[in-house]
Amino acid sequence: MHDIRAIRLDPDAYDTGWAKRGAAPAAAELVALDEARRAAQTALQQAQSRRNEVSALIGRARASGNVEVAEALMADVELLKREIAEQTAIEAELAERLRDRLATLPNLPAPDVPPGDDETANVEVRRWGEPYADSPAKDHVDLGAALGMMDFEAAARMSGARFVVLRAGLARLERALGQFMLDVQTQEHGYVEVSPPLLVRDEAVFGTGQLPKFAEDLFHTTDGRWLIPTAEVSLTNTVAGVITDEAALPLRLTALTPCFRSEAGASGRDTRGMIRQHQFQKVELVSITTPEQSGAEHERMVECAESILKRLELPFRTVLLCTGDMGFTARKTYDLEVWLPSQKTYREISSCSNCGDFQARRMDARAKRAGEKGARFVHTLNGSGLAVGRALVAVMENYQDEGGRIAVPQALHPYMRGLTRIGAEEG
RNA sequence: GGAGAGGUGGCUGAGUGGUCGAAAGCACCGCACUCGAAAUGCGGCGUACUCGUGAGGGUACCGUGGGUUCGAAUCCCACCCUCUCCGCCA
Repeated sequence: MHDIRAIRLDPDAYDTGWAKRGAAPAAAELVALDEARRAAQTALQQAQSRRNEVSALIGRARASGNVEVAEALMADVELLKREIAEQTAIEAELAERLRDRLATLPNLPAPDVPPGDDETANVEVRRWGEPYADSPAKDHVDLGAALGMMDFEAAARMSGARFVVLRAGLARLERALGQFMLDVQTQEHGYVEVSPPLLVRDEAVFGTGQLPKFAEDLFHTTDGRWLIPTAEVSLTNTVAGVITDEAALPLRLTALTPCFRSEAGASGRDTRGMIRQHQFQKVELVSITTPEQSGAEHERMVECAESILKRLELPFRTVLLCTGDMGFTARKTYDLEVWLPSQKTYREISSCSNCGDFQARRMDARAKRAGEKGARFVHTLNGSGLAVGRALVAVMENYQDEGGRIAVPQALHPYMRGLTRIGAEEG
């Protein structure tokens, strides 16, 4: 959500920013709406002011027993009442239109985001690890089926497409990955572990920007709540409506949760395997910072995510998304892409975004220095640290041997109760 | 799920139709007293929007949204949340 006063001050900057993301100019329309709204508000307030004056007079006339004067004044107010009703309606209508319009406009890209229309214009900023050129490259679906531990058919029977049943070693490996990631982020990177709600209200999902535009990507419950598509929603909303003490910032929060996505727009894409599921586990990282801190925090967050891939010894590259490839709420985004031997390509496994004050404005999350006046909107950042489902795919494919068994990465050994190779002789 | 109580400023807490943006206390800031501090005294001290070059003015906000009324923190309705008791339950 953007500040209408900032748009009023420099409409061109906003139109230029939106253009970079392929969005149509909107500033002129917004400014006109706002002008009309303010005019209506002023008219309304003047009418209210007059009504308040007359009402006070009525009170005084009554008190002094002057009934006739009071009656006459009450008649006068009738006209004002009508005017107030009219102006209230006009003002409310304009305010709602302005709000609705503002709510659907994407964040502006940061100045250092490369221009471009789609992922082909993204910029690789670094690469880590070397893909083995001649290693076996069965994909995780074949590997999992051969192991008897990954069952898409059973999942389809009970839940439909885009679900999976994991068993035995793979189920344990998934759990190990989640625990490992959470431990690293909490014990080494200072994130506070959070166990948040998975079902949230409209306002929460509006706050992080999935509503109103992307409702069809979410699951909606019969009692009107939403299943979180990412713990970003729950974690970021912990500061919704709150004024935090600036001294407490940055706030670093993490959670391992299931995520639920309807994948409405993705029919036909990644239909095979675990890459794109309706339900998956993810360790999410969220930082709440001052405006001054967010840039450095963003870089730090990317490194926190990268460290997981390094510890798992999975080859990856870090990509700076171009203006056209960023999500709705982001002003700058890095993606981490992990090497998948079966596809001979890098696939997204983490996305780290600095949202500036875009989400904070939507959810009214502010901070101020103790004892000082004036609260400012905080900056919010979120990133995957990492997507567990995709990490499982990456481990399986990168750690497979000719026999279709999966070596357990060294970093996960403490979490596997002695199991170092999946598909050997364990059960 | 049933029954009841309640949601007021940073906190505690008064206020049941008019001059209440809201008493009082605490906290905080300034001034006075003091060598300094404490105590004491005096004054100040919410947020948002809006009008105005400015000084300053106006409007709204007492959980949220509606309604009644010339006028609502106060009356009515719905919803949200908290607490207590009962029931159910991992």
